[in-house]
Amino acid sequence: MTRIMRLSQPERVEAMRGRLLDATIDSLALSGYHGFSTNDVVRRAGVSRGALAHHFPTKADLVAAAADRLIGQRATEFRERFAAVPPRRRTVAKALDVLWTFFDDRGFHALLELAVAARTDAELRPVVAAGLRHASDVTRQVFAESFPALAQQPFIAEVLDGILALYVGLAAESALDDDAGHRASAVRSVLKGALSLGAASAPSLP
Amino acid sequence: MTRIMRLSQPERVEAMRGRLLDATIDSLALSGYHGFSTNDVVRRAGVSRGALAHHFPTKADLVAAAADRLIGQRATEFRERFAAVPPRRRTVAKALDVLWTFFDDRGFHALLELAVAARTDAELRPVVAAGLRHASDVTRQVFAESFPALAQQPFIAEVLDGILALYVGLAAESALDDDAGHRASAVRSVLKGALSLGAASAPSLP
DNA sequence: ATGGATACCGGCAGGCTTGCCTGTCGGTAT
DNA sequence: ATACCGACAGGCAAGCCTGCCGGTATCCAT
Repeated sequence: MTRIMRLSQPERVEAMRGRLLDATIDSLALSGYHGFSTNDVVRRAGVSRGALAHHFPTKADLVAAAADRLIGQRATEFRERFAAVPPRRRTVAKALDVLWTFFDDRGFHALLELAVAARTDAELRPVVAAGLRHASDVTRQVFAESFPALAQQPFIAEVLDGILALYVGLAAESALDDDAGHRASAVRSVLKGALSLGAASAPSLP
Repeated sequence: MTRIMRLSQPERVEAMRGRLLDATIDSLALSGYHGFSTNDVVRRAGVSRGALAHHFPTKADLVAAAADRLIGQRATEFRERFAAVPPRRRTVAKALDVLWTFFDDRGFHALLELAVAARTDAELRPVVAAGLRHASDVTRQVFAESFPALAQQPFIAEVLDGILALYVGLAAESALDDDAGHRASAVRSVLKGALSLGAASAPSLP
């Protein structure tokens, strides 16, 4: 009875959960948390309401799972993209550019919606808070591997957290207006110059 | 028929609009844009649905007006709080502390909700975008008045925009988690130290 | 003082959302 | 081979939200 059904049951389950979660992320990025509905998710995923209810009984379960998936995906993709940079070209400026690519895509927009919604959603808050901590940790680790000489500088953790927060703010602005996007570009450009200078002179400081 | 009614009609209108708009801002800050409803607004303001419909026919009108009011209020309050600092104490560190008070209150939370919602709401986007530009302009002006010597430094506009964006990111994080709040405090502390040093040495640079 | 406009009230209808419930199909274990 | 179990489909009901409408009170102008 297996014509084209070469997928085992656990494979089908994982595929279904993936479609549902991806549809959730797309819907979040496109429509925002407001304007987000489970109906839109099932429409986008091309499945029935029953399928969604089976895997994610409540809406909170769905968004929490989507946040988890998103955080996990981005952490691994973060390491991969940094590892893909040839060691020759691993400068601070290049690192900032690679980092910025994570604040300019659909995934970040979905995560921003979830983060803002989490402030007033007790069920979502711990998930996003853990994701934030994860982002901070992963960034520190990757930086330490890419720039071992600079990683011993004082306050490096605070500087990295600050860059992440700055990029969050700039990306949120850029999503609104082209003009805001231009200003954000100018800020990143100046930051790049300042940090490159700082990194070059820092090792000579006690 | 007028026991305590000493208010003229335009005054009553303004009072009603103010109650409605303040209730909107409170509701936004407390419940988020998701979970925000006109019913909650009229309940909170203690008026009827008809009154709301009379002054703000549609929900979009209401939130746009609330955003405008919020932006205007904060701009004047920003100037006031800076003017209230005795000239003796107008240091960069103090300025950063005063600035931060604007990212730690109910008004910012409401504005953040509106800003994120504006990304996917064509009617709200231009209002918030204009507010952002306004914030950038006002900050630059106040800074130029408070620190005329530093205002001639190169890239000062970009640095100020960057500080605003950084604070947006830090405030968004802090709203989620105490731990995130602690990290944000550490970042602000390091920034304060770095900028104080930079400001002290900057005038000697060409 | 009177007419007209304006502010305000409270209920109604339509649409959408979420969660649940039953029914059916296919896979899996014994 | 059979009996069970999980995956999935689709419809239903309750609740809420938004926008609109007729009705009433209050204020300003003539």
